[in-house]
Amino acid sequence: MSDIRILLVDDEEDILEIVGYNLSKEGYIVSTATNGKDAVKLAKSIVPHLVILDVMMPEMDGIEACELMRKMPELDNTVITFLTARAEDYSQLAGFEAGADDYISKPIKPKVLVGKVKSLLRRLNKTEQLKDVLHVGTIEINREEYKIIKEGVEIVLPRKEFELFYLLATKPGKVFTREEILDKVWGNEVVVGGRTIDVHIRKLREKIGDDYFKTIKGVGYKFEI
Amino acid sequence: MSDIRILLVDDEEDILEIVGYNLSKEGYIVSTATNGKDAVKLAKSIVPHLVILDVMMPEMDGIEACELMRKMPELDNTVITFLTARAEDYSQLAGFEAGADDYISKPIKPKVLVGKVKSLLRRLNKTEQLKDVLHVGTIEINREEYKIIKEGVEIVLPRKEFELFYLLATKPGKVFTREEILDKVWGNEVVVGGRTIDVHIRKLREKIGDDYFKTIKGVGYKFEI
DNA sequence: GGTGAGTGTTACCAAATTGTTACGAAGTTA
DNA sequence: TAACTTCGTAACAATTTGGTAACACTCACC
Repeated sequence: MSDIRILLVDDEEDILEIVGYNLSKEGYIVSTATNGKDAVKLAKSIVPHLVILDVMMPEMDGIEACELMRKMPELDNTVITFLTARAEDYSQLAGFEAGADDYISKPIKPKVLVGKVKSLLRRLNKTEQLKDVLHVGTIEINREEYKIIKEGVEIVLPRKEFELFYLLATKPGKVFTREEILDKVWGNEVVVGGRTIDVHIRKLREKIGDDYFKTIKGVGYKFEI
Repeated sequence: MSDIRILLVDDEEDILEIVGYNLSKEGYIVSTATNGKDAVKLAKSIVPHLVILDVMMPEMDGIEACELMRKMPELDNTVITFLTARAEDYSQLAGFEAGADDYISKPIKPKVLVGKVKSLLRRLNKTEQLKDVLHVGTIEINREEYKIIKEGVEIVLPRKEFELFYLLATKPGKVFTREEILDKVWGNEVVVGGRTIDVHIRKLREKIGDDYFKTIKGVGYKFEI
């Protein structure tokens, strides 16, 4: 995962700590500020993906901070959400007016918050979903970026390995004969030794996991989830 | 305000009425439908800026309607948002899968809804205005002035370097092949030596930072935040 | 339990690809 | 024109990759 930055702003240290802890645990990079003024400064330098902003704060309140941030062009792609005391609060309205994208109501339940954050970030990333990525089980294969992500971990593969993996993964379960593999990955005119495919399969097993690649003796290989 | 069209879809007349009223009051042009089928048809003809879609409906549910609309090229710039019964509902997930941009949870509070709608539309307008400034992470790329600003520090790049950087930065993560790069930066008829691209990449790495530019051997280069 | 075809593994090397540096021609600016 | 830049190139260094040889292993079958 390309690291996602979250700016958390609240004047209560307790809240910063507990919310910050829960978000960090999820792998997000969390920065904190205790007032709007600092928050705006910090936002400018770190350009967070998400800002969680308390409404009531000393120095500069959340509403004003939000308005300022919305004027910063570098934060065009940043989602801003408020923390409001009650769901029915007027601050919600003012928040939307100021350019907020959402609100989270106190009291904060960590699990709900994390869920909400994920949901908001999903929205942010949605525009990137139009790429040619292939999902098989917990593995994401991104041809455009020439990388695969397995359970959140990025794995880079050299060209031949990638092509071989890609071929097998396009049809999980299907057995590809050695002939087919040579044809698709190496090109049918190229002549390579008898152990070449095996060696590449081995490298994939090493990098991605033994269990995914099954040998069908006398026939070929297949990829299984 | 250039008239903004909103398509409101729900099988409950009450909701159509109250929400429709509140949106109209704000100056939006509101059309309504009571099932997914009609909604899709209507969307095709009026091309709304925003669609508010109930999940549960007769004839065709919101998810399916959303999927269909997402396939319509004329609705590329349309924001689709769902109405879901509970904030934590599963339908949220299905909704995002189907291509929704957001969700609004019931029960609906008119003022909150209006705020949310404004927020969504603000986002729409922002992406539509094409600027000469591109933001990727903490880097601002100013095409007009042939310079970039990284964490507040201005870096001027010569033309070729800038063009190369700009190309890579327009799609962070995407691997550009040497061919593509030559084509886009040098023009496909120009013939340059084999090390030219590497040398330029090196200069970029020197000026902007090593880590941003990744080599995929045998494939090409990519820019990563 | 021996046998052999088909695979697995390892270490190693050659080729392919990219990185780096310095330099000069061409273009720009003062 | 002098003083800089920019840009491509050559030449060489460094790195990575893909492929192979050589040998170990497996498993069905006799």
